[in-house]
Amino acid sequence: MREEDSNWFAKWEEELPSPEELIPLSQSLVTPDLALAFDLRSPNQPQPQTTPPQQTNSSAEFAVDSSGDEPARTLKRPRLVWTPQLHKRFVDAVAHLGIKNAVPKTIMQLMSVDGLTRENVASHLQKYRLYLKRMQSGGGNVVGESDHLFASSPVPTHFLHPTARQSSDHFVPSFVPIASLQHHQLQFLHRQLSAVNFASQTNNNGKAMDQSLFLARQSQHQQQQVLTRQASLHLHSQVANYADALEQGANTVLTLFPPREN
DNA sequence: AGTTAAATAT
DNA sequence: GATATTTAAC
Repeated sequence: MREEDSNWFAKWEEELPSPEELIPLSQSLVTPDLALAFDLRSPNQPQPQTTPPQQTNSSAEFAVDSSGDEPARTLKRPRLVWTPQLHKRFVDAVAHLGIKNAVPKTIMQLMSVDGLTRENVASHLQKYRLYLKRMQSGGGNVVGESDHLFASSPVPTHFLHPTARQSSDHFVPSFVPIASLQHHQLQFLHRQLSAVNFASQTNNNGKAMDQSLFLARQSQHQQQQVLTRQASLHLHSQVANYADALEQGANTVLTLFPPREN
């Protein structure tokens, strides 16, 4: 491989962890109550030290499904609370998709937050758009007290520029040599990998780490290949489910590219 | 599925 | 009463 290729990757790999920063980015929306109720984690496993997105659910109700399948669907989900952390993730996702082609489903996938629904994102997106609108007109200092959440994470400049190019910078087009991705794009992938590392540490402390590192190395060998948009989503998706796979003892290997559909 | 508007909950 | 989030309607 060429020098510059190994360069960006080296940087990428070095900048990795920083657990403090990762903690708030990962983890699920499954409330402690629910996790406990459905035995989603080891009984003696203490509560995760992370700050899970808060949810208001004083009266945890359960729609008892006798068939016992997918509680997630029959359960009355607690009212979602958009914490600054969650919102930041949201903004990041939108930024990387490009404001114009950022739609609920895609945003949701990119955020890869367990328990987060498309409706949740759609709703938030609607509100966020209103905020942006109100922001382009109102100079920028007429912020209502209700905008605290939105103000918590800076609005990427290009969000306010419907006229200028935006897709080129933040939209990962089809067939982009992975080695030619922009810094922020690599950074994003990097974060995803970091999230995996973190998840591995908290869940299956140990052999999990090896696999996530494997992904990193593997991608190094695949620099020459191209990263399709679909592949990108696939990667995010895999990363999202990685921790779960580990818990189920699956000897899963993450792949950078989705399996061929024949 | 995405948007918008009405309904609820906090 | 206002606002944040959900639900219904298109």
